[in-house]
Amino acid sequence: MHSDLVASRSAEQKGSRESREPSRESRNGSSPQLDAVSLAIIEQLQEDGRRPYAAIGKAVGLSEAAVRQRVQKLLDQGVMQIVAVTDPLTVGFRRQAMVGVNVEGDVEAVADALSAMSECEYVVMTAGSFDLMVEIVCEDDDHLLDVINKRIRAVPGVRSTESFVYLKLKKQTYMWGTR
Amino acid sequence: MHSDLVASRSAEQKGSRESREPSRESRNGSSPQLDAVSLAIIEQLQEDGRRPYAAIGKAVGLSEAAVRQRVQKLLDQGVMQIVAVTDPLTVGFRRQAMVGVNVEGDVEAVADALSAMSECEYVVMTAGSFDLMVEIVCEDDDHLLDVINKRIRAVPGVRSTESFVYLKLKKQTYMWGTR
DNA sequence: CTTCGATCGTGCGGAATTCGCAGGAGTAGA
DNA sequence: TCTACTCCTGCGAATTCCGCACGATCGAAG
Repeated sequence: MHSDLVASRSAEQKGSRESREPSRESRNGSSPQLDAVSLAIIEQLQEDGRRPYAAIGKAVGLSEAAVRQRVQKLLDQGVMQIVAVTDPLTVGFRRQAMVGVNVEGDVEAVADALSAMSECEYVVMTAGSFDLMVEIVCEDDDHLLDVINKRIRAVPGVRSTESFVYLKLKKQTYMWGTR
Repeated sequence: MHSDLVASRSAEQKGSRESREPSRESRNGSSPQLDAVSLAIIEQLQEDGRRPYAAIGKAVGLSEAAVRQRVQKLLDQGVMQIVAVTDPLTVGFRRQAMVGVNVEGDVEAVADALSAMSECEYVVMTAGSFDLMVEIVCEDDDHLLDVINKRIRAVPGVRSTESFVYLKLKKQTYMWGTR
């Protein structure tokens, strides 16, 4: 996973002549630290995952090589991935659903078991009337039925499920930080 | 919908002789009917969004130029986007939630209204005990509270909402087709 | 049957990008 | 001060991207 913090590297390398505010980048108190420059790089790549390193460098004030090294590290650490995303409905997967799951016992163990299923593309532990929310992608109704009723409910600890079959995907964005 | 942000990147500035705008017909509802080769290309880019066209060409049995033209078309049509995706928690957004929404009246109108909000990164119409499922990304608790109680419930047609605050993201995949 | 017109693939240079590596500068600890 | 690290920069060389011209295929119209 990406939880390795790697000894807080965010010391804000002051380049040569530019004086960027060193006091700005630590707004989040959580463990994995990203400085403002890495955030800006991610932002660029959220707009276009294939944007050249030199263009990113101009936007964030870094050389091409520096951007390339930072991107590589972000990928290696698992902080981000650069991938093609699609609307599954246009790619041949005709049934999608969000499934709310109630668990007795170890929630995380159930989450791990569900994560191991290839049809589950999104697994998150939640607070509220569900313990887990799972998004599943299937090829057709039979497949969907099989996954929900046979596979998910067969996982030890799953008490009950409630399904929300997707009718239409209205929005899908990956541009947090761009606001 | 989501296609407009990506398509605008390089479509306009090339048009050498016949700059016609096919992006208009990319309204969803019409399946662009992807063949096996385009599917294979998408699959390659789901593994690595920056993979060179030549390498993809070798994998799918096409020339570099053909791959490039197909990828450009897929982007223009909004079938796929090539972007960086992250776990928002590591990028400074500390509160995420899935919100189930019940609607009276025009569900799609409500969906459009919610899609216009930048905090809503994922909006889908569903069958089941919710009419809409909305994933929202916020910076902190105050922001989350504001979005749910003030903004979402203020949308005309929203009858009720139920929130599921994210505790931990366990899985996030973009590799349908790779199985 | 022939001819447009549109779509799709290939090949090819030139420009742009990526890649690897050798420094230099700042920082922390012994 | 010296060493060990980290991070950035600069610079060739290899690779990749990009525009463009041309050929093949297919369906519809003449």
